[in-house]
Parts: sequence; structure tokens; C-alpha cells
Amino acid sequence: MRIGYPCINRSIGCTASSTFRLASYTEERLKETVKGNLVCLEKILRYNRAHGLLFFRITSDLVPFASHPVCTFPWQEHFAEEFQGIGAFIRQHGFRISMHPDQFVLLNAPDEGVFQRSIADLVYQVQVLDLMGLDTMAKVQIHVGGVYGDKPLSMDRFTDKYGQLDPVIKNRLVIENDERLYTISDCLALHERTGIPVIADSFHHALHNHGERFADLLESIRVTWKAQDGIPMVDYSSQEPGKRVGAHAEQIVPEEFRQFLHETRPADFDIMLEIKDKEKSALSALDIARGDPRLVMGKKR
DNA sequence: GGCAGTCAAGTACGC
DNA sequence: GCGTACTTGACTGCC
Repeated sequence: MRIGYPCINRSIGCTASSTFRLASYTEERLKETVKGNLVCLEKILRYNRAHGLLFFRITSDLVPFASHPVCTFPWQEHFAEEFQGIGAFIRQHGFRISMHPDQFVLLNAPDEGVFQRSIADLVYQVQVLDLMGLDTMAKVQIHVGGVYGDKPLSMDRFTDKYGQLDPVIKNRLVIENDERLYTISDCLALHERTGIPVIADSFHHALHNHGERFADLLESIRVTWKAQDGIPMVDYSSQEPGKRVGAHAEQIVPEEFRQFLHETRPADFDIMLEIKDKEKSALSALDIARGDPRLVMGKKR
């Protein structure tokens, strides 16, 4: 078990998610933005290593417009050395890495254009991980997609479209339950038909389920991850009091997290804390998990 | 320097 | 059919 947080660190004064408007796109602007993002990504990873946070989600904004037709610059070659350097650091310290394209990546979209743009984005995300030389335990997580008025048909379409993907993408892709449309059980059913690993989001599960206890699903989830996929990843969050149902909490609720660790024993998985104050709550979580036999704190130096 | 409005992309839903 | 919410940090233009 490793503990981590997504994309942004609020303590170190830089961001790896710097971007710009499409209207201001120039090759120069892209180069300087990516350069800055990579420098910051390395700083974040160094912070994480120093604090024992060994799970991290790399932002999709690392290379802005990477999958947009406007971007013809060969950033892969231009920044090859920087990617390799960061990748070496990740491997050296035993980090687990994920990426998460946002809502526009929809494999089961009936619209061919949407599907093609989704592929382009997945190619980009996979390239980032490949350029870093990371093995297939580094994952790209997506949701199943839309329902389009017919859920069984849309699940069939997911199965078909997934089958058409390049193995390079398939080797990294995992599906996650969402809070409105597709549950963990739906994802497990899709695993049966495609072999795709299932990443469980405990908070989404609490909002949308078929009455199953989260902990009871962990064994079924575990077996969807093969040796080359690593142990399962799990997204964890809790409800922000007084906000819309489904709003992610501003900070971790220690007692809830302690309970979560207790209930899920002895299942082993890496936990991503989708909590708004980012590394702050991740550090609290690490503190709470201290002493849990599942926890990996990183190689001592 | 600070603030409010806006931003590549899609879907679901209410009217 | 059309507009809006969803979700969210960062950018951009305006004061």
C-alpha cells in the first residue's frame, strides 16, 4: 500500500499544470510551458519522496494541447531527456504513477469523432508514461463513458471499442466507477468481457451502488489486476459537509479514513486521496496508516 | 495587483 | 432543440 494525491502540490509554490488559451498557442509558448511543467513535476516528486508519499497522479495538462491538431511540435523528442530523468527518479524510488484524462475521453461515444479524439488523448497520456520508461503498472484511468439512453448497448459499444485499441494503450488502461452511471459491478462485468482492470472509487461507490459493501468487492477487484498491472489502485474521498452530494471534501476526516483502513483489511492496494487540500491530507492519511502492515514508506536513504 | 469571467474537448437533463 | 450544470484550476482581460 502506497498513499498519494493527484496532480497538484500546494506547498511548494509551483505547478506542473500550467497551460494557456488555444488562441495564444505558439510553439514558443508550448515549449516554455512544458519546460516549466516538467521542472515543477520533478520538484513535486522530490517533495513526495522526502515525505513518503509514493503514489502520484500526473496532470493531463503536463503538455497542453498535446492531443489537439494545433500541436504539431515534436515535444516527445524535444523533451526526451527530461522525461527520462523524471522516469529514472520514479523507478529509483519505487513510485506508483497514474494519469486520468478528463471527461472528454469517451471510448463508448457513438460519435466517431469523439471516439477518435479520445484515442488521440489516450495516445498522449500513454506516451508520457512510455517516455519515462515506466512499466505497465503505471496506469491511465478512465470512466466507462456515457449511457446514451441505452446502458446495455453502451456497454456493448465499450467492449467493441476497447477491443479495437492498440495493445500499447490496452496495457495501461483501467476503468473506474463513477457516481451516476456505471457502478463497480458494471465495471467488473466489463472486465469479464474485456480483461480490463477495475479501479474502484470508494466515494463514488458510496453514492452509486447495488447495496454491496465496498470492502466486500475488493477481492473481485483484485483479480482484475494481473501481475504486470501491479496491485489495485483505489481512489478515496469523502463528502464535503454542506455542499452538493458528491462534492469532494476540503480536508480528510481522520476518523473516516481510519475506519476505511480498518474495514478494508487485509486487502492491499494503493490509495489516491482525492481531497482538495492535496498533499496536506495525504500526509495526514500517511500518519493514520503508520503501523498498518500493508504500508510502504519508500526506500530509506 | 486584484478580480471576475472564461476556457478544446461531452453528456445529461430540464424546459 | 436549446441552454445549463457538472467541475476546476489556471489564464486573460479589465479595472
